[in-house]
Amino acid sequence: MNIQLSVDGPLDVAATLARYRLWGEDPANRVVDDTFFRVARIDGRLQPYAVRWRGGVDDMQLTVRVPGAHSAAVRSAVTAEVRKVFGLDFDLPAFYRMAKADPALAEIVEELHGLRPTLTPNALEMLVGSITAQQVNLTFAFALRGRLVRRYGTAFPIAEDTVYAFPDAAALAAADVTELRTMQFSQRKAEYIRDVARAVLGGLDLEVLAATADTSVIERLTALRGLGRWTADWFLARCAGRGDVCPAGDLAVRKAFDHYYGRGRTLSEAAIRRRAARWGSHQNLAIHYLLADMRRRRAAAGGGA
DNA sequence: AGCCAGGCTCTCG
DNA sequence: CGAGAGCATGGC
Repeated sequence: MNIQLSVDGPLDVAATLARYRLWGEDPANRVVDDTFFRVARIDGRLQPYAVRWRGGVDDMQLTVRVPGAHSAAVRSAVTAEVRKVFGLDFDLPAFYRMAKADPALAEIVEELHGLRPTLTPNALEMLVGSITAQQVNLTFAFALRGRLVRRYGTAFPIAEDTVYAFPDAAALAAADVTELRTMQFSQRKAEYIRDVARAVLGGLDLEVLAATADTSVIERLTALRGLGRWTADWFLARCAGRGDVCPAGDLAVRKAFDHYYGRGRTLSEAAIRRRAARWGSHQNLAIHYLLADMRRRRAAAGGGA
């Protein structure tokens, strides 16, 4: 089965998908040459798919190949995944109109035209990824997560390569903390991951939770051991796709606000939230652009990751 | 060698 | 409550 998707507004595929390789390999989200590979989990069944693209940034067409599938249910599930992965539901034209009035963003959106945030279609995958990324540098976090995916996920061969279905809650709930430690997870992180998976097995429906009010999501997630406000904010931003979210506690976000809006001073978390609130429903996008531009500037300056 | 990395929990005033 | 220590490990 093939699915054609046209994009509403600009899309720079290379810039958007760069997140999947900036800090290392993501075995669950493979970008090989001009194709993106992933495995959807639909009613417990695993369905691999491949996405290719053609056209310019302002006229992009996506083609999704779903081998062996015919049903309308699979079509709609895979379509929903691809829309998240490529950030197709963000209103870039509206964001750009607003950004023109912002001293820092006005220039940034010119440079990064077509960049979209990638949303994680799988809520458990998002939370586990956040836990691995707590406090440590992202290169190490990617290595950790990659080991976990290869160990507990399900492998699917693709052209000269492999894509993994992210492990389900049962696999992670049964994971041996000792084994996770040999992959260099800390004792705490190993427990957090196992316990979140157990909570899901115990009836916590993360997909349902992701559709509830922000305050409810934050309250429910931070009630779980190992998940704090930072994790809840990024879950809202990069999984639920909320526009009006600001992960103000994030180290990179704080640096970005200090750089673009601090005038030589360090902004408090509350000050960052107030500043971001001016962007209303475009906060998620604005922050995504600030972070991407910080990386771009650092790369241009000749620095490392 | 030592400090930092896109935090979180726990304890103690 | 708000501040501060402890956590574990790789990279520079």
